[in-house]
Amino acid sequence: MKVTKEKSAANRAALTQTAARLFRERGIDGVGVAEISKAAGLTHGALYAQFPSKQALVGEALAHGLASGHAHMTASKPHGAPTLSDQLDLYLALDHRDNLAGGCAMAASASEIARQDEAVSARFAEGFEQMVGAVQAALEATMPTADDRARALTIAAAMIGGVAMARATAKSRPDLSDEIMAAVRRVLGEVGGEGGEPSRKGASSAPSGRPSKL
Amino acid sequence: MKVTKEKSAANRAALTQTAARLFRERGIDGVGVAEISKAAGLTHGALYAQFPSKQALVGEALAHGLASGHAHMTASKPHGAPTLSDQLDLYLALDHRDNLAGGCAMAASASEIARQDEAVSARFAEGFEQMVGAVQAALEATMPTADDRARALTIAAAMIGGVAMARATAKSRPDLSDEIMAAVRRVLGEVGGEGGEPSRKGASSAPSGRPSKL
DNA sequence: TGTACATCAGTGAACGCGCGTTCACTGATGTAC
DNA sequence: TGTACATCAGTGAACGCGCGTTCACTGATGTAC
Repeated sequence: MKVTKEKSAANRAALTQTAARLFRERGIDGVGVAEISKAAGLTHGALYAQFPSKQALVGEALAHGLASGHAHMTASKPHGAPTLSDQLDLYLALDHRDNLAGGCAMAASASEIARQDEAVSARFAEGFEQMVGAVQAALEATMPTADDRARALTIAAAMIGGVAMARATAKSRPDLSDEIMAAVRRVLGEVGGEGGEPSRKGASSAPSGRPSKL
Repeated sequence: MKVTKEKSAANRAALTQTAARLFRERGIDGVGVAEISKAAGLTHGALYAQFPSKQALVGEALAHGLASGHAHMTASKPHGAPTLSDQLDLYLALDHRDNLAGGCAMAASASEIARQDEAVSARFAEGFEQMVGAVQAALEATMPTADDRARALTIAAAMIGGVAMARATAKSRPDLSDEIMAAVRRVLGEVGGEGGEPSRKGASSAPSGRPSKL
């Protein structure tokens, strides 16, 4: 039974969004096309009318997940771009760690992407560049150096790695998991120049020559 | 047909090592018990004589992979503990990025561990603590501050995240992948106090008040 | 605007295949005498 | 040390199940007249 173009587009969107959520929640290999279709209110045949293969759906779902993640991040500050502190507070929040289904697709799928095809890798790279760009913009706005790009790449990798590590340890070592979140939040803030003006509650017992390192 | 205790132990070790390699290479959900058994020169029945379930094998394989990774790291400097520079050079090497099967199990499986059971999480947490301990020891040896533990946690998360990001982007954006590896290597060295005495080719155009930030 | 019909999104049965796990059986090992 | 036998690591067939994908079919949509 044919369906309106609008309905068809809505079905496609439902498949993409449902897939994005389920992939984050249970992994790409951990969810089948039947379950995705059913959760989107369709049969698996309909999925193959919209996408040539599961792999194609993976690519679309990842792109959707990354775009919405970016939107969520930049929309946090309605007026003006978010500062690095805003970004770190949002990303390295316990809410984010505990929300696998609704969180960042890069943190949820980091190690699985290396095993997907080139198209999926390209989607991932786009999303990562977007995140790095946002971090770099924040760095340039408050504490520019010649190294902003390299620092932004490192901060982004550490944010994603931090959330992934905190999630991996959460089931057995909630204390360690919390500690990872807090440490990464604070140290990355310092790498990005945080603590210079506003609070400066830094552990200033540095026996080294330099004053507030790290 | 029964088999000597030695042979049985060797078979168990072969299963564990083969599983560790295959899990890193293709993911935990991406390899089945039949393939693991066959690659170890046994049938799947033998696997169930050694392990009660695939999940139990996952735990053992992870523990083995993490232990051997740690050994590889610390053995790099036969005399004396490796410095942070040694660790970063080894971990953030292109060889490591391109060697999924032989590399660090945490980078290879980061996002998959969150979906395994508590026993696997505990194994992972042990491995992560070991890595953090090694980084912290290096920090304390060369540039101690009150924050060594937090810095070590962040550096470890960034190392793992950096390799995972570089791998995820490698298929579509080799340039970006290389850039991530180089940036994370350099910036983490600076976070750890590198560049203070030896080379100091730092980008020193910092308009901020502090001298050599990050 | 009203009618005839081609299109094609969606259905649901079926495909071969590999999954994790169970189980009756084998036969060399290692123990008890 | 030599013999009898219980143990149990490993074999291979079989279990039900879910996987990704194909395909003949349906029937409302949307187009052509």
